[in-house]
Amino acid sequence: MFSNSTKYALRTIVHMLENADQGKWTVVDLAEELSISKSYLSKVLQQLAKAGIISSTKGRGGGFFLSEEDLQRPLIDIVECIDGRNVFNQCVLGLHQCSDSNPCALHKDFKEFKQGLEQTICHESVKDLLSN
Amino acid sequence: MFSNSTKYALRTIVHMLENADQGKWTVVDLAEELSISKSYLSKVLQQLAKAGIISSTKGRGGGFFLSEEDLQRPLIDIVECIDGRNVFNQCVLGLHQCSDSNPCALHKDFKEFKQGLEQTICHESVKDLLSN
DNA sequence: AGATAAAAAGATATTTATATCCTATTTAAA
DNA sequence: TTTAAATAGGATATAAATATCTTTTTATCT
Repeated sequence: MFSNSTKYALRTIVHMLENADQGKWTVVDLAEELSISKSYLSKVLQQLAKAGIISSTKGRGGGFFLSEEDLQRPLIDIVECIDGRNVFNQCVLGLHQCSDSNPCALHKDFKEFKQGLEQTICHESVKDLLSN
Repeated sequence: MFSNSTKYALRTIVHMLENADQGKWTVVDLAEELSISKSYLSKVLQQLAKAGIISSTKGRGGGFFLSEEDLQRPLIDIVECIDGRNVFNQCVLGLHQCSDSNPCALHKDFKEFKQGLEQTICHESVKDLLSN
């Protein structure tokens, strides 16, 4: 469903949220706590930071963190930032022309699920994850 | 969601079903009709034939076809044959330990969708696709 | 029997996704 | 003002998925 990078992104953000008291993390810490390669996670976090989905400060004493604004973001932003928006809109059979008016054989079966998932991801914010 | 190979498999079977009057196809014909690389499709069809999901006869005049039995098969068999069964059971965040008793932050949100999809794919047979 | 047409199978190539390495830049603390 | 700790970014390496090529086996037709 999601790429590795997106999974890492989500897991990292969940981790930060669940340990919010820590306030700020270095990539080294996060990589260790989450058992993800430091270099690779670094790339993912850069991408998120660049897109304004998580926050960071450079230099000594710096690190990554979630601002109050970051917590409000819907989960779709994280997914979209890395995998692009249309993970949820693609035809199950990989057909380009597949649509409501020109459906593939499985279109009907999958449509409601895809929409449901998209809805969930769009409506739920990072902060909401805590209550789950 | 599904790998390319599985998508090709599904598309090919749908195609055969929708043109059932043709009865039998060579890989060359199928590849052309579906705009898929002949060599690659050949591998996919071999895999399906080996698993008994589609039928084939070798030699001159041979080809691939769907037997009456093949038509009864649930779609999950096709998916399982190529991508393995647990496409539907994997944790969205890629966590191994994720389960009902030890859920990840997104487990609840995704569970019903995954189950729903699996149900659909398990209950619907190849033949059923025609009525869609 | 020999030629031909087809699937089957094995080996290899290409592309994309994933991961790592190395250097530059920024910034706070010493 | 120097130094160390951190993110940022470019370049490269590895692995996995996707695709292609070549040979072998099998069946049918002439």
